[in-house]
Amino acid sequence: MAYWLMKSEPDVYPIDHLRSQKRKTDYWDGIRNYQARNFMRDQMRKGDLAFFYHSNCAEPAVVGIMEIACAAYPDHTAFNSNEKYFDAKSDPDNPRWLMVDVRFKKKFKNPVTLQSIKAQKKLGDMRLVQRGNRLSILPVAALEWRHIVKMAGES
DNA sequence: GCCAACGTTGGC
DNA sequence: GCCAACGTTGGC
Repeated sequence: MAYWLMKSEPDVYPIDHLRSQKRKTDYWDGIRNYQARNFMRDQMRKGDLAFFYHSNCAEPAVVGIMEIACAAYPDHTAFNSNEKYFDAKSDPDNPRWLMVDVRFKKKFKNPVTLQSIKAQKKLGDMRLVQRGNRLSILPVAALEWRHIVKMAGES
């Protein structure tokens, strides 16, 4: 089983929105970056766990945990010109973009801020705090996962 | 709002 | 295939 970090802007889709969904499950659309897509396509599996990360906001932070609810499948929002992430080049017969379903697991009482992550020397190797950290889906090492869960006080 | 660090596009 | 121009991300 693998661990991930997935970014979402709280102004667009906060963790509470995922929790409020039917069966606390929703599709994770709008990934329009090949590297992130390849992570989903090649490495992400049903049952993997992912941090829900609030990005591009006043206090960027890991705010909770979700579970990957199914393997990657075509992102249908790419086919709809009314959608924000419409991509005319994604052919329904040969979809360019993929998405997965995610299920809410837990919201941290104490979010683990980017600031506090940066302050942890042990987490200095995390992709989140290194260059090339703009990917909206990042792999997380098991040690890093446990460290952050502990920082959240969730053991 | 600024800007660094990318990724993508398209002319050549 | 190169690379300049442009667009996006996301912390600050």
